[in-house]
Amino acid sequence: MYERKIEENLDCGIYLASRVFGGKWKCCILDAINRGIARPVDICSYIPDASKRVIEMQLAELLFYGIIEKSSEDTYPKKSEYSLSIVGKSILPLLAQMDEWGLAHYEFVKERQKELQIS
Amino acid sequence: MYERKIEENLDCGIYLASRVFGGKWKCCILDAINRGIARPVDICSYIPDASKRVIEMQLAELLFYGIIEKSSEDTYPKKSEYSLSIVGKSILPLLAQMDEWGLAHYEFVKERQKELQIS
DNA sequence: ACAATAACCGAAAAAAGATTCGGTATAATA
DNA sequence: TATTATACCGAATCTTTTTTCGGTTATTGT
Repeated sequence: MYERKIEENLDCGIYLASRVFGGKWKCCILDAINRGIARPVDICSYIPDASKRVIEMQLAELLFYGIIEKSSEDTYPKKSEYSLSIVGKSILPLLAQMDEWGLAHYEFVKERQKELQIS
Repeated sequence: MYERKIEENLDCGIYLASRVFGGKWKCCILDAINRGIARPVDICSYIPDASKRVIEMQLAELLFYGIIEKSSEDTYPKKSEYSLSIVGKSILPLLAQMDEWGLAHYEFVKERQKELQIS
């Protein structure tokens, strides 16, 4: 986990929420786990754009915050499986709403993005 | 606006959403504007933790994406006023839900945060 | 014995994002 | 005339986050 130099203000609910599941790939990871993709290898192939390392790190963070749970710690060849905790499941409606918003405004945003390319 | 070196994949709704309103202070700015705090100076005093510059930059981005609208462009002394566009307003329920989640799990998260301090 | 696999870790480097600082413009006011 | 106020911009710097790369460990299959 990173060592912060500037203190955070977690008193704002939105800020706190984005601390917990606002990483670049955390939502995707939660989505994967929710779909039953439980093992790190499989999550990596499910999200090929994310580096293996960042998935490991964000899994560790989500575990730390109690958003996900881990089973079968020390068997070899390691076959860790992750699942959503109760708190983790409480995030799902939010993710769904975010995804819905994003898809609904896909064209709208892409349009602007394109303008950026031209200019 | 920053020039990205690595291309983004906006096909995921969640990813796209967080691109549009996922900056460190964007949600706070939207909240301020929603409360009728329309002028940059006032937004700055409303969010004293954020630097003036970042508020300017994020206002510009929100404007670029059509999330907010601007009035009275070129009068002096400048008195710009920002307001939420229709698309901007469509984000509000999401922000509310995020804030609600954050506040509901405040203790839960703070507990872990504290552990981090000790160790 | 040896390669393959899976999970995970540390450290350096790169990229993204935020902050600081100093600038511009212009009208109103002292 | 000089100062103040407001919005905004550019560039350097700093912080945070992500990526890259090369480990370790221990079991399973060859």
